[in-house]
Amino acid sequence: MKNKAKATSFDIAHYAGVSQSTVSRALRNSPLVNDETKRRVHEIAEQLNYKVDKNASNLRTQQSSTLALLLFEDPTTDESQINPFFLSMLGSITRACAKEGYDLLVSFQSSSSDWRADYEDSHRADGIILLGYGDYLDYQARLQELLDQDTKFVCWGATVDNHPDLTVSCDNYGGGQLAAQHLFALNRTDCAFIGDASNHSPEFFARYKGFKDAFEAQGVALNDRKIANAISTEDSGYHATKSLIANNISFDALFAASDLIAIGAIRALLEAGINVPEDVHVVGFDDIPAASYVSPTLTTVQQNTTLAGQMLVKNLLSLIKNEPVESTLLPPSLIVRGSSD
Amino acid sequence: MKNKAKATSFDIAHYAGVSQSTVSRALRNSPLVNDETKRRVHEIAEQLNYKVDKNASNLRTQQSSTLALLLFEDPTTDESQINPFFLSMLGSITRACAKEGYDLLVSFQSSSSDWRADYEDSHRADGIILLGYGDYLDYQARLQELLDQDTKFVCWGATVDNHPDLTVSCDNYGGGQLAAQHLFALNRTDCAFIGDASNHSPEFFARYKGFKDAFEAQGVALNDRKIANAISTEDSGYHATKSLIANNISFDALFAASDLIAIGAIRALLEAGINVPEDVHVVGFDDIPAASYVSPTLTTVQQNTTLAGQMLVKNLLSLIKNEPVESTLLPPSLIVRGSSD
DNA sequence: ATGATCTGTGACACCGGTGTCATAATGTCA
DNA sequence: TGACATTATGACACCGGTGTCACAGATCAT
Repeated sequence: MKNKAKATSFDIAHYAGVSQSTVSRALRNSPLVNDETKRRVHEIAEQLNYKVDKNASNLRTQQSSTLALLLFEDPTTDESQINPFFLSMLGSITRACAKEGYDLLVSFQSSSSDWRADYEDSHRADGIILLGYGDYLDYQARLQELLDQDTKFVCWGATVDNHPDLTVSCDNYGGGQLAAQHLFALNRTDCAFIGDASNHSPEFFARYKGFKDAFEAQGVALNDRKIANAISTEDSGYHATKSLIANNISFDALFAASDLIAIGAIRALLEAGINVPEDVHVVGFDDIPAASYVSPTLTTVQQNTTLAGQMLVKNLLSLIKNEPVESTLLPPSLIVRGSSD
Repeated sequence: MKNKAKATSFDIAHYAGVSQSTVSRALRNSPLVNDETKRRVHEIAEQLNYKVDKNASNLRTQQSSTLALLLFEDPTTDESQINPFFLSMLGSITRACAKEGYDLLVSFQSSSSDWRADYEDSHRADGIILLGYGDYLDYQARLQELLDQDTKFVCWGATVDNHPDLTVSCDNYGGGQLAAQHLFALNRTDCAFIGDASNHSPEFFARYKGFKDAFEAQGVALNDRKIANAISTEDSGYHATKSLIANNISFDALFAASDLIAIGAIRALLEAGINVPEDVHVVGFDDIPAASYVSPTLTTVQQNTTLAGQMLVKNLLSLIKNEPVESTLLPPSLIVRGSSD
């Protein structure tokens, strides 16, 4: 096997004394080929360390056994700091792809300028998974463009207008309710919310809405003044909370739209001499690994990333095969830890 | 643009009234083509939303503008918990690839059974980046196999026997020294080490060695009994530290081979009523995001993941182009935080 | 005017597989 | 034994680009 040049199916054909067509069929276990011939071909392929040339194969079959993952980040986010939640998703998506026999192309769309969704057009991937919080410059417009071009794609979280079936997401509204019910049961009803209560970021808004509605269902109204905006970074959560404190806004519980925000919030609270959980209960969202490392450990609404990754891949593959796809809403679960105990 | 079928270069040729050859050349800005012709071809390509078919192009040119990233994980690691340090590396590698105009295929090699390095053989990728701590079943043997097959690859951390030029790594030894010098300066000389002081995991061993040697250079000998083995997880660090405590082994400083281990160690210490940093100073390694979230915040030896990713990609590309490649050792830096302050 | 060089283009083979069709060899049944 | 189905295989076009070669027409030097 010292040969520099990679072996082709013609080489195998030569050694096996059959035609190249037969080799191709044999390697794909076509029932048309005699078992003995198959065995011989496989054996020689093994010896030559032969691997099917994916480019040739893909070119002919017009499909690539590859999915592309586009990860959007908040433009303000630091280069090296990627939201751990999405990294966790990336892990589960990778695994789900592998399980289905697909490869995964990963691409970070750090700024709207280098948005690149031509993986399908160029036949590099059979479909695209879009991952990211919130909305981006021309987000909906771009998704619409993908729809127009008949590109196969699924989104995490964000719903495409009139095409909810292209979305897999966590039940953010229900998650907000879980957080509220938990705090209500502990008699913490004077709540602050850090995140984004406008409809700017659909996920964050849904979390807030569920939270608010669940409290109202118990006859408790949330005070709008106790809301501070933040994007999903520790730093942003820290500053948002600090500004609440600076404005002398009091509360005995705090619901953060993400764990990173919650962690930043806790830092701000502790710095201000406010104890967690004694003075303020804190609940986050996501359950990133760090949630169980920080102290106090963080109570949070967990998203099942493993399942999410599987569903994204599964739905995308269905879409590619033109099978009917159903909208998927994953149930979150509350993980109670030190910050509310 | 309602056409279902994707446009090909023949379509453009037809509309532009030139041959397909000329289209191909024009689109790649060949100097052989008249400027006016180029303009017309580009314009039509734009209108038809034409994208070069990568499979055809790759097949012909025998290269893929794609790199593959194989991420190894400790087999014991939980599915969803990927070492944040490697995720950070993944981020920087992705960016470095994008900058060089390469795509990135990501694959997790969770168990040795599905080791898959045929991305180059099958022409899916031009080269491979191997990422992971420690050694794996048949690790060296497998790398040797890649070498034999003349596969282009670079490794993070682990050195391939007789081929250090294929490695990019952090100066783990120097990092260990930094940690030791820091603790020595604070007069903390009764140190424990949590990690792996055997040569099982080369990186961890180098960190330990540098740490030990730096202390010995100051005339301080480390006590071998104050070493506990751990793999790079929070849990493992927690248990290793707990066992030291259970054996009544005392120390006034602790150096952990990774941040996850350090975070687990701090948890064990605090649980045992040992204060950090008052009773025990703790220093980690990596500087994962969580290092600045935990409390006390973690002093650690930082690895520059951005640079690391760039170097891995750069060296691999050089290798692919058969250019000479130099071994790369990246300087770590000490980040002093609350756990040793 | 004549050969030499340059410019822009088209024809065509080729990359390494896959799918279709034709066909030889063998078996089946009336 | 002839008509027909079945099995196993080869020949060949094809996927959509890229690279090589040939060549027409314009430009230039002698």
